[in-house]
Amino acid sequence: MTMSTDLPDPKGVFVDFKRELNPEQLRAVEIMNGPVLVIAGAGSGKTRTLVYRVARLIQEGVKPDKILLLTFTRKAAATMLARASRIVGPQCQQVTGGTFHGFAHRMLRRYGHLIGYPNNFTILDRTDMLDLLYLLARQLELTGPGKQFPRKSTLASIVSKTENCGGYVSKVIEQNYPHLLGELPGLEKLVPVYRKYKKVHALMDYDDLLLRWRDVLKEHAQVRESMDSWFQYIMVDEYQDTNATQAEIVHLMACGHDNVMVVGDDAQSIYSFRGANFKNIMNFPDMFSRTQIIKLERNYRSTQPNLDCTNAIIANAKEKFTKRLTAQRKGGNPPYLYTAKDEVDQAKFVADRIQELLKDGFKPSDIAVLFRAGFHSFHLETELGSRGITFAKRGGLRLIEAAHIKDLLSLLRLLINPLDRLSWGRILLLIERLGIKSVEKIFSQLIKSEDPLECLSTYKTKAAWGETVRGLGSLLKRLHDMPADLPDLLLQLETWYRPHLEKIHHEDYPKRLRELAHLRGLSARYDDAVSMLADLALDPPDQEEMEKEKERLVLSTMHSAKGLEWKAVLILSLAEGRFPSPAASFRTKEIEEERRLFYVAATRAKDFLCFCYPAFISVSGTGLLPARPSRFLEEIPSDLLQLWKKGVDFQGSPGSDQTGPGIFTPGKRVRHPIFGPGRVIRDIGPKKIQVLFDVAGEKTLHLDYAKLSVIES
DNA sequence: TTTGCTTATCTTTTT
DNA sequence: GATAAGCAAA
Repeated sequence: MTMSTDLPDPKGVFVDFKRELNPEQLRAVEIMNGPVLVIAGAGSGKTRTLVYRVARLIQEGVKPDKILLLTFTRKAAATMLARASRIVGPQCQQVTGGTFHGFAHRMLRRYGHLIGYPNNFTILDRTDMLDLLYLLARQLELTGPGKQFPRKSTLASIVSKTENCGGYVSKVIEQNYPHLLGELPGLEKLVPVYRKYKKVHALMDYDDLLLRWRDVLKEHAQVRESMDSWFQYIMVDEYQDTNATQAEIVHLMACGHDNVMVVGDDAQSIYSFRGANFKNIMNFPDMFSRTQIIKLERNYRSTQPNLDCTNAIIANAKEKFTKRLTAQRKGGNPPYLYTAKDEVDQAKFVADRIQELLKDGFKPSDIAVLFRAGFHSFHLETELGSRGITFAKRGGLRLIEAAHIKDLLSLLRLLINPLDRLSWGRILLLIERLGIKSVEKIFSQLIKSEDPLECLSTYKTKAAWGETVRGLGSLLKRLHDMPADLPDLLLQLETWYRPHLEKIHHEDYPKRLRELAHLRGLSARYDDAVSMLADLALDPPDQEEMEKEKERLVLSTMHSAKGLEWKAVLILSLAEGRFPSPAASFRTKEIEEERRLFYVAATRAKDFLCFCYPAFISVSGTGLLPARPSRFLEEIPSDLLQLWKKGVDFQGSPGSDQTGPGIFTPGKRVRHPIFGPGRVIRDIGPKKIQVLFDVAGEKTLHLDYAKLSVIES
């Protein structure tokens, strides 16, 4: 299977493309010129098609460095190129592959000077953006006593939407945040100030990377020309999750040859909150005339019953999608539905299933548990921990956003740019009895100085913190003048930071120290601090070591599960109030996206698929509340699901076989052998009641025939 | 000017 | 359950 590294010529390697691919995939792989749109359903061999396309191009003699492969994560590109290498040879590794943002960053380091950016600009990650916006809002006195100003994250969304939609704050507010119309004047002041601040201080947020790269391409014909002779073949994966700017970039980069292939699934568009527009994929043929459209509609991943169920989920979507999948695999069982008492019971159930699957010969890496939001897995994490099952968690909190990591990186940033207002704020506020006013004072001194670090090391003040501040100044000055290698540099910064860490996080500082050490280990891979900071912002490393993660059970948000597959998938907390996310509950557009998200999650499963629904969820403040099953679960016809049958312990459980008149009063939770759990709505006539079942809906039951039992709660 | 205490207000998803 | 704003006191 593995090719030796000294293959003379890729043309010499025999690959039977016809055998490896179905006719549609083969067509996509064989088209050598012009624009191609591949509409690929879930599990239709999309990745395989791209891998073979790369292999084919190289076999045809296209130079690997003339190929650009843009994917959603850097990992995805690396995996694809590794697979292509195994088919036609190691030269595939020279293909340029990565994310849009990463690629734009590289290009801007090279061409950014054309639009007035130095090549060592700093990337603002999400938290940096929030902090900066807040700082500027404060300086403009938009916030303060008695003033209601949008929360940080709302602020960031407004600014981001404004920049991505033509620059009109008023339009964004009217359309998306009508309740903030009162703040419009302030916001209209803030946006240009933010824009200017970034330019003056050489900062770029995530939107800027794409927008500014677009500007360079648009305004500088010579860059465009060097691009299209540089990359003769461009491929974009997950095209349904790109935004208008990305589409424009693709168009500009390919305008000399139109050899563009985009691949995506309109039913799996789940990133509109980030500005992605799934209409992009439909508009592709308008952007490139002569587009050839190929649909991949055979599903190789899932068994027929799983596919029937996922087809039913997406069939209810308001937008009509472009294709209908048919299964290539036979056999299998319908997905299971388990109704748990509450989230603790749900965690126990999932842990039981995992242990059972492992006993049946599944590897830990064959199994994944998916959920809507990071904190939904809380109970499960404790349960797995107590049973000694290790797992890798994807999504949710990021290492890079943790306070202690940000603190240390801020120190590093100050070495690169001693006038970084945000980093000074972060660091100086750590010092005892030094507050926001003093930071302003110090910073105004630094900005006037020729050598800010020197200035800080001789800073004059009567305050008690003077010595600490001067010490910091001379440490940074020394490190600045005598550059060490990165791990050593970080160690010295850490030595200064450590007392503050221990004081602020006295509860869990050992854990945080370990993470700092981990960061130091990571830093050995980089040549300089600038590229390390950029890389950490664009491609945040997982908390676990990569090697071990490959063999582990995965807990993941539904978003982070995109593009992956497992033999067994369990989906947690499919209850109203959890899924769809309550934040999305009122807008139909967002509900439709939640539905697509459910579709994405359910289509990750190859063989075993199980939905879990807790009858009670805990809500902040109020405590335990009864919850209805998710509306998306209710939409699935009941014959496409099977209820999970509890074993012996269910039949023997006390109280479950109580029957008789009078006990089925309205409001009681009951269980029916076929319809599962439900709630009695009303009594109608002698021995007849109406029950609203969680899954099957409303039914009228005759108590003489129906084998109902009361569920104890 | 800084800090500590109280209270209210949400809690998505991510390059 | 964290985070931020408001207020009083050191």
